[in-house]
Amino acid sequence: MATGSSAPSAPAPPGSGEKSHLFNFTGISANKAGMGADRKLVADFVYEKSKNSQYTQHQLELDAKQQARAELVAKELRIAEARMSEIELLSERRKIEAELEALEKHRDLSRTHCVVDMDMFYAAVEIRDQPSLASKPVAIGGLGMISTANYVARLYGVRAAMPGFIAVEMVRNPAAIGSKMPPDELVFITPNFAKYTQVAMETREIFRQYDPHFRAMSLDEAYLDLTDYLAAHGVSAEAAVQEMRDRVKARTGITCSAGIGPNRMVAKIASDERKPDGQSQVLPTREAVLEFMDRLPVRKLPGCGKVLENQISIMLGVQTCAELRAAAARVKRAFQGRKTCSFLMRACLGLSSDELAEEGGEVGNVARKSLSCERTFRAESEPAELRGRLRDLCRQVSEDMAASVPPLAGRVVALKTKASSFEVRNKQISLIQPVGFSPNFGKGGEDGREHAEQETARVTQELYKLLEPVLEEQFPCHLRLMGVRVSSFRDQRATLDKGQQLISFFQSKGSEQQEGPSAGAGPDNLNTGMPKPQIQEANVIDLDSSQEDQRDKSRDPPVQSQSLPKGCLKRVVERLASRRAKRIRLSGVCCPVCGVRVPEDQANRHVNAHYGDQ
DNA sequence: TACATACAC
DNA sequence: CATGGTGTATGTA
Repeated sequence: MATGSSAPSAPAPPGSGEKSHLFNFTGISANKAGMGADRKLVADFVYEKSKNSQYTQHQLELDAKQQARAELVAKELRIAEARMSEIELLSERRKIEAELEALEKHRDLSRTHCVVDMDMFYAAVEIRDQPSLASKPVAIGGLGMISTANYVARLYGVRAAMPGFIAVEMVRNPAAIGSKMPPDELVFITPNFAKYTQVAMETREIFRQYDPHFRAMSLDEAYLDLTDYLAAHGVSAEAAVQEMRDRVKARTGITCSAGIGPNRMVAKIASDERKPDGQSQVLPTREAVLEFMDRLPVRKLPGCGKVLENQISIMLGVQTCAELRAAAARVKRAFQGRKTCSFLMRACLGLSSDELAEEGGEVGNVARKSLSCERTFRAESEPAELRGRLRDLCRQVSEDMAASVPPLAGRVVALKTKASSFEVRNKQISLIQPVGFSPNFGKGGEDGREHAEQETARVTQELYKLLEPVLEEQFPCHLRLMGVRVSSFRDQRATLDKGQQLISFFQSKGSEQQEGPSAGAGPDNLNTGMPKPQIQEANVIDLDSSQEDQRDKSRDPPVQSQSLPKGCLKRVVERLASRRAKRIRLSGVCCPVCGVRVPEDQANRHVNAHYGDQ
């Protein structure tokens, strides 16, 4: 109700113990089921333990910036509103009503979607294989970061995405966070992704029987469209999902939770209602959906993170979806022109996007748009050391590009750095011709391993040559992380429409429901370095990107730059930058058949490969 | 295009 | 001793 009241006090400076936690320290949206610890005490505890770290200092700065921005917009909003006449306000209100009405027309209640989420997945697998752990507080991860915590650990306030060294202290001193648990030692388990992947495959085998086009969002989460299955088998969604969950449990020994709803967004939110080991359905009526949405804190909307939540709170004084809907006019004014505006309007009505599952197909069928590798290490400033790490990253990226299907070649390469101060920088370079592998790499027998190794080494070297100067630019520096990324893949256009995204993924059709008991929520925020899905749709034709350069390719003058002096390369970049984009010509020749660049000495062999020259 | 942000898992 | 890694979308210049 409160209008954008003058925002809460500014972020407490580091050091003030009590009002300490800024909104990001409470990114915890609500007390989890059976958490047994007081959320505020946990936030204060975490803050207290880390307030002097570089990480926290950096976070405080970011938060202050974000907070100031939100408050500024809030103020402008108030001014604008004060200036509006009754007439204007009324007419605006009518306009909004009409817009909501229009959105309502797109509501689709004809389908039944389901989201399945494995309970504390990684921890569950480990405990299954080592039952003696069941009664102990367990965390998957390490002192740096926790991926998943079992429910015992949660009673101590331990959560996914929490730094491990702090979790250790909470378990040793439960009283500090209001937990009645006895002091104990947190058990850490190093993640075993191969094992989790194996279990995930077993669950997917089951999911597939209910929806051959289901979509796996991660190892522990899947989206299914049950519409066809239910029609074919004449069973209720509730029964089908219960059966499916029973089968998952029987097969893997691990429980899961599920949400059922008329669209993916609603199903997703519902899946959180009765975990662990429970399911919840939002019935397919407009009334049920609205009733379900209305009591939801906006933070529960997939796509609404802590920043947007805070903006909505500061600028609109809104906490729940019901309030959001009631404040539609102000939402529009606050986020006008941004995607966020339509996203929020639709979301608070329980509207989402759907189908699409067919197109994306199963599991890893969505073409990736970038590939990267980054590593955190003990802050380092020695150039030689940093160069060595950069080379390792280039090698890893090269290998991953080679292992992709089809093998990748991209026109943009980037270097990411994070200073010991946690300041992050990204520098990218656009190339005329993609760096990477020919689409035929690895095919047609022969050459085999030796050739593969050679090619991988070549790509590694090229990436390094491009990025080493970029790193050089930052010296002197004190870095704690470096990352290498390649994007703008050769055949991106062929698969562009397959891209998925979180918001668009949830925007579009209708919904509804009924339901509702809320239980506890408990995001099992898994994940630490998920294995990258290496499955990519074989992208059809090679709509190669570098049309413009095609001309100089067939005859191709072997461009020499095999090894430009650093400064030289940099200058070239700057020169080319004047016009459109910075593009650098790489060494090697361009294959007249596939357009990919290959080393001169391999040109013949490469081209022959296109003609079945095994 | 380049870069920073936000978000999800 | 001391806050991860991979990927996508979006906003702004």
